[in-house]
Formats: sequence, C-alpha cells, structure tokens
Amino acid sequence: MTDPDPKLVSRDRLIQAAIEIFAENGFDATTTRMLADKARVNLSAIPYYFRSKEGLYQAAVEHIADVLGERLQPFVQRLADLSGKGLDRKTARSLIGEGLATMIAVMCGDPDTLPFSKIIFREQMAPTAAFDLIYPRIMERVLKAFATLIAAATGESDQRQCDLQAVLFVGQVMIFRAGRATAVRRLGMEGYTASEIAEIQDIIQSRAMAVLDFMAANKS
Amino acid sequence: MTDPDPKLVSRDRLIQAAIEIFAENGFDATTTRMLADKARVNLSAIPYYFRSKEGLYQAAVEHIADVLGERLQPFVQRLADLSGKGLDRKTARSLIGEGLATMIAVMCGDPDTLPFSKIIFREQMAPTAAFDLIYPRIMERVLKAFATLIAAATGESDQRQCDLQAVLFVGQVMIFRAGRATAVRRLGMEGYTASEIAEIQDIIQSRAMAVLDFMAANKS
DNA sequence: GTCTATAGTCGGATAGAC
DNA sequence: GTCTATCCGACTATAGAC
Repeated sequence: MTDPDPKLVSRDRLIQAAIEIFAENGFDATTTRMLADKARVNLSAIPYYFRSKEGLYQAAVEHIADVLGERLQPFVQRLADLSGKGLDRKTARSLIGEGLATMIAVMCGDPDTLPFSKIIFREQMAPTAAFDLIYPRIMERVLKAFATLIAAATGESDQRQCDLQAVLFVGQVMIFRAGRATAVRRLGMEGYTASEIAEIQDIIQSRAMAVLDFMAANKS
Repeated sequence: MTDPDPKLVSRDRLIQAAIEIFAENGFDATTTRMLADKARVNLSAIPYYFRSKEGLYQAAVEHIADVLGERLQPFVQRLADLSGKGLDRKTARSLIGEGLATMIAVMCGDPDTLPFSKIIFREQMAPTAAFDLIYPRIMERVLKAFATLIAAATGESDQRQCDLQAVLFVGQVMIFRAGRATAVRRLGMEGYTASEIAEIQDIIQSRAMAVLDFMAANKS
C-alpha cells in the first residue's frame, strides 16, 4: 500500500510500516525483515527502538488508539454537550445515522484507517495484550455513546436492552469488514468502491431506523 | 479442548486435531509439532498423509465443509419443498427465526462446531485457497436460503434488496463470533453460557422481526 | 504405516564497529 | 543512531530403517 513518509524519523517510519504490514498479514506471518524493508530502516532498528517485534506491534496498536481516539473525541464531546441539555429523539436518531455512516467509511473505505480496523478485528478474534490498549479507548466509548443515543431516540429505559442493541448496531457495520470476502462475493461487488459503500450506508441506516421505530413502539 | 478419539486412524486423528489447533491459533502460529502432539501421531505422518502442513489445513477445511454441508441439507431441502408449494409469510418468518437461532448455537455454543466457525472467520478475514472450498457449499447456500425466505416473508420483490438484507441478517449473528471479545466484555458476559446464548437469540430474533415488518411495509 | 535422525531454511535478536 | 555480521533456536520436510 502506502509507503511510510521518508521525512519521518526511523521510529515513526517503523510504526507506519508496522500498521500496514501487521494489518495485512497478522502478527505471526509478519517478519521483522518485512517491517524493516517497508520502513526502509535497518533490521536492528526494531530491537533498538522497540525492544522486540512484539514491542513494535504494541506501539503500533497504541498509535492506532491515539489516532482513532482523537477522531472520536468531537463526536463524544458533542454527545455529552447535548445530553446535558436534554437530547431530543430526532437529534438522537440523526446522530445514530451519522455515526453508522462514519464507521462504514472508516472500516471499508478510507485507505488510511482501513488497516486500523483490520488490526482491531484480528485483536477481537484472538485478543492479545494489545486488546486492552484499544478496548477502553475505542470500543467502550463507541458502545456507550450508541447506548445513550439509542435510549434517547426510543425512550427505552432498560439499560441492558440499550447496551445489547448498541452492540448489534455497531456489529451490523463490522460485518462488512469481518465478512468482507463473503459479502463482496455474494453481492457481486468489486470491493467497496464509493458507490458500493453508499449502498451499504443506505441499507444499514434504513435498517437502524426500522429497529429504532420498533423499540420505541415496544418498550420493555 | 477435546482430544481426538483414540479409536480413529492416524489420518482422521490428524484432521480432528487440525481443526482444533488451527481454529485456536490460525495457520501461521500453528506448528506441525503441535498438530502431531495433539493427534498423538508421529511428526512424519503429516507429510505422509497430506504432503504438507498446508495440505492438512485444506483437508481440515474440506472436512468442515462436509459436516456443515450435511447439517445444512435438511434445512435447505425443507425450504425447497415449501417453495414449490408456495411459501406463506408466517412460515417464512418462523423459518428465519429458527435459522438464526441455530446459527447462534452453532457459532457460539456447541463446542463441536465452534472451532469450525473460528476457522471460517479467519478465512473470511484473510481468504486463502481454502475459502473456495467453503464459500459455495456453506455461505452461498445459507445466504440464498435467507434471501428466499426474506422475499417470502415480506413480499419484497427486489432481489438485490433481499440479498443485501440476507447478508445483514446472517452478519448480525456472526458479530457475536467475530466481535466476541468486545461483546463479552461490554455486556459483562462470562463467555456465552446457555443463558447468555438464549439472551442473544432472543434479541436477534426480535430485531429480525422488526426489520421484516419494516420491509413488508416499505417495499421498494 | 510408523518411527528416528537430520537436512535445510528462516526467523528474531545480539555484538560490536562506525 | 545506523550499520554488518552472526548466533541460535525453531520450523517444515525428507531420507531411510523397521
């Protein structure tokens, strides 16, 4: 994919390269030689800066958590502000739609963030120590935000119900990343072009609205 | 997990062991020694029976396709029979609910089939040649069946819409496998006990019905 | 068919010059 | 901080006895 910016110092070039390569091949199939080549750095720079291959992996995941956390911040902030003033149903619904569309773009479209989600997915399927770096800063914040929005959008007061639905709302999106091979093949897609992403965003949003209507009408 | 049945011949013990170990560690992190140990077979049995580690992996995937394909057969057959006679909405809806519940049980509960879904998920995230063994015999059949049922349950005549929704219905279930680490943590689960699975089945089914109602009311 | 022994390769990490 | 050279362990696969 993209080669690391040659202006960056070795340490940063290694992190850049690590994100790409680990995303593509996973931890085990990645060799330190691949990493050094991609970063245009000497092999010994890895143990020098990061102590080991695993140290580099963890630094890469930490970087992902930093970047995604920062991108998440405005959304969470906006939600906190609105919650203080009492969040009306219409606003909550539109924020849910907006959040879902953004997530699809991040996970399926944007070539800068796509490797992030690949790594996060691998961590979810087979968590390592790095999962603890990412869960509280990303997953938990997103899921809590969605639970709040769902409650506000439907009037559902059962917290458990909102938490479960939040997992399903977010999960809905993730399936196009985790089940990409199947989805693309079955739907005859080329692999998430702009118009294919629009189609996915569209159906996920309308589905979400259907569920919100149903929840509002059938509170537990 | 389970050790291979000692009554089986070496070849079969190796396949049994391979399914467990590849599911747990993925292809690269699995060594031929692990496989031979678990199967209680000499290391050389692997190249002898399967030519290579990769040959064993493919044989294991083929076995998975056989077993799941057989388990799928009655469901597909029943659907074909019913389709001939004209499938009414109520029956279609209950078959969808039943299918979803079964999938959750297979993917999250049943310790015999759980390793199958782990391997299938790894293949979806990073397909190898083995994906072609499993896609047409499992994924495609399931998705086509769901698309047919969705059409019958809602009266939606747009094929594309039904195919997309089928991916989402099935995807909904898969998220509890692919996103297990997050779901379990966020929902304070122990890791899919019987009652936790019942809770998941319940919410997924009610969500599915909400979407079907919505589709029936808003045909494209 | 099952075993031992070993070949041949490659990986991660280190030592030490510059 | 960056390089070369190299060690050492682990891996897959093969050769060949039984």
